[in-house]
Amino acid sequence: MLDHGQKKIKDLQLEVMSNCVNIKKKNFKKGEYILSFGLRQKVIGFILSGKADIIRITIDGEASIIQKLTPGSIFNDAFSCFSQDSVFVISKTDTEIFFIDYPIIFKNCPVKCPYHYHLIEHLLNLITENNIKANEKIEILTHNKIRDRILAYISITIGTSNATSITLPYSFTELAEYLCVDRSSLMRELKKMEEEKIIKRENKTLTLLNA
Amino acid sequence: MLDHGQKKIKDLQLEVMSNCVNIKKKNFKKGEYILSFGLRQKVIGFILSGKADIIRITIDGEASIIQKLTPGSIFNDAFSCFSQDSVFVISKTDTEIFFIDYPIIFKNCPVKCPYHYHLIEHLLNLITENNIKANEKIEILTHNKIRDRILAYISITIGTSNATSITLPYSFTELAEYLCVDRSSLMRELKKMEEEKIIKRENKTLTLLNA
DNA sequence: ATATTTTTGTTGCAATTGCAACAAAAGAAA
DNA sequence: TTTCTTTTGTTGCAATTGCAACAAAAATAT
Repeated sequence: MLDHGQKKIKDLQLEVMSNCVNIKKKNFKKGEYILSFGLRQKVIGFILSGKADIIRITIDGEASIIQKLTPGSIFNDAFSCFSQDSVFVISKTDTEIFFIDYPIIFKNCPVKCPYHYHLIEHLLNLITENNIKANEKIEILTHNKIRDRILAYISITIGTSNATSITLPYSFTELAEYLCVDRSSLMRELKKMEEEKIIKRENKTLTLLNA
Repeated sequence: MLDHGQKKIKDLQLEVMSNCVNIKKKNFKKGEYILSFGLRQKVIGFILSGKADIIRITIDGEASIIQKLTPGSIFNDAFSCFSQDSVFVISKTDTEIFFIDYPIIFKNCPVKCPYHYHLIEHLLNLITENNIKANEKIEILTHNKIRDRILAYISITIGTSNATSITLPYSFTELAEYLCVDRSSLMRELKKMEEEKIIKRENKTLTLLNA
């Protein structure tokens, strides 16, 4: 996996670039409303520190987390497709965010700063990473049986490594949400799969048997 | 929707740029194998003319189309997440494709050609477009009921316009594939929805009633 | 015009899942 | 420790869906 953590952000010298790219830094307090989508604003948000969630609120008032944002994450209107629902960004902790004017990035850099191309490369990497995550989720959701979704989830998490087990970074409740299935049905299926000796379960570790 | 058709491709003057970016043009005949994913090759493919499909072949030998590529489309390893399956690009017609070396794009342009930034901007637009499409699909697949998937599909297709009906660009068989549901179940649900006066169906046109 | 392929339409039945409801266990807060 | 909250575990039942199998209609090819 690519790493775009806090260190690289400093490398970008975003602040230094503010004379060639339109960058604004804003601070938000916990629970504050950051942005709403759907207007196709030509702005990219860039989390410098803190945590935020992209959440969707359906017409019947239910909220679901689309993506969790941590330092290094970016967000933009690529999520605005959630047509009839509303998509917002809400800070979960105190948060520092850069807003970068999208179209200006590609203008020839007037001061020929060495960071300009780095910024672009970095943005492209982040977007590509988002893309990969989106395709992973699609891969999981194209399966309509819970068992298949679990297996897809495991093998995606394992990835190219030759491990045979994964450890959930969150609760089964949250796994159910990610897989878009009912939690109790997920537990039932996990139990079945263990009985059929397809997987082994210890705490939050799932091991693929006879793989 | 953004438009990145044949005209813009010429604007890019990709051929002119081959002295600053590593571009190779290749021709493929109908049915030919173009590329396989999973190697995280740092290459972007760019369809100049013709049609191709990104297809996935599951371990049990079934093939499914991930994305249809037309002139202006790009493809890269963002699809390589399909971990245990194989992903290929196959030409459906005679096809001209540019392969652009990914990392080199971001190096400072040695000849300061005016097209370099245009290329980057264009690529970013295309990737963003892919991203939007992916999120649309996720939005549909997060619903587990066929009815909800149909309604999500309709409202996404309608988008921001204030139309109340859509016309399918393909068969119901293909719609079922896109929605990841059984075709006969889709037909059954459409019939139900018509009986309950939620939609109206005429040929391939679906109209949302009392919306 | 005729033959062939693809799409549409329909249905019974079995399998899978979501839902509701509850209790136990684990973790966090007071 | 004690209390409160979240997570895990379980089950019956109803609803939804996939599957299989078939016939009619439409589209395409010969």
